Amino acid sequence: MSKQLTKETVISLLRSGYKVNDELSALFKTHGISLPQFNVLRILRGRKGEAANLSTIQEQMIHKMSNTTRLIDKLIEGGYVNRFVCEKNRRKIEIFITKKGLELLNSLDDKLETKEQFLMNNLDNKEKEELMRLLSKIQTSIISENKL
Amino acid sequence: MSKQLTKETVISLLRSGYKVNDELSALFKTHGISLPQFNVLRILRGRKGEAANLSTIQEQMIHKMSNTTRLIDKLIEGGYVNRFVCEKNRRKIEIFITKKGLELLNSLDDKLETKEQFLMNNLDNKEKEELMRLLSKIQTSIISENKL
DNA sequence: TTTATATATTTGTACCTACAAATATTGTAA
DNA sequence: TTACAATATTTGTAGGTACAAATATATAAA
Repeated sequence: MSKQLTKETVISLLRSGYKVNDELSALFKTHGISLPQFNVLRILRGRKGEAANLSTIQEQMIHKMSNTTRLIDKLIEGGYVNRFVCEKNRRKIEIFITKKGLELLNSLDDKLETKEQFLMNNLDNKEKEELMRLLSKIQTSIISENKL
Repeated sequence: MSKQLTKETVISLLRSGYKVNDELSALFKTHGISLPQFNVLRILRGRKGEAANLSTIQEQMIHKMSNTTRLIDKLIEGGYVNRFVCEKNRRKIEIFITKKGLELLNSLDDKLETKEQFLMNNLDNKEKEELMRLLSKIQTSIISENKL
């Protein structure tokens, strides 16, 4: 039976996930934001000027969360994004990234890349591809949207 | 260059980690405890009657956390563990799992196993081993202690 | 038009967690 | 012994997150 192997694999995955999460969180923290906040900023930058409403942002987040309103409140406080009521559908809220938000992302790009290389340092390209293939089997339903 | 591949691999790992974490958390929540609390109970069960002090527990946790005291306070409130001052070294606190704690674990064993099988359903044994091998390359320094 | 239903976001609440400072105890050097 | 450093845990505080209920707006049915 492979029960034990299954257990060990689940634990490995948890450990590695926490480790990556913690390493990235620590990096973002030095710039005053959290990983989910960074994730939202990256989603907004990816839209190149187009607005995004809350539910769209939520769908694209790496870790979907139940309280995007307050997460974005913090980004507004920091001056990284603006919020407007959508005129076509006044239930919706449109979020835009500000110049300051873009500058924050720019200042993080290199550091993030360095951290990513560090985390994946022991894997060659073939191994990365194999890892992604195996993880996608777990993540079946979710397509990697490459927003971080 | 493999920067893009590296980025995508990091994101896959985060997504999968969150997914596994959320699935297990949801299971434990139906029994009134959190994943880290379950993890502590499992560590204690593994010691078969021997006490564990806080720092030992912390070292063995899947996700090391900064506030084990209050996590264990909750377990005491629930009657799942007991706390005693260590007589040999009165700085230390000894934690024991109670009968109620053991019963809770017993009632969760099968459900956890089912959930683990579900999460790893698309991987055969060879793939699980390969996944663990790749993850261990990321986790280099950390030895899987199989406590969950 | 009125009523009901669906959609989109916000708010109240309670818990979890990180971090640093505080406390308590032990070990060690003068 | 006294003073100082090291160890182990606890506490204060502030911020993050989940969940459900509340609010606001739009759509559809009667």
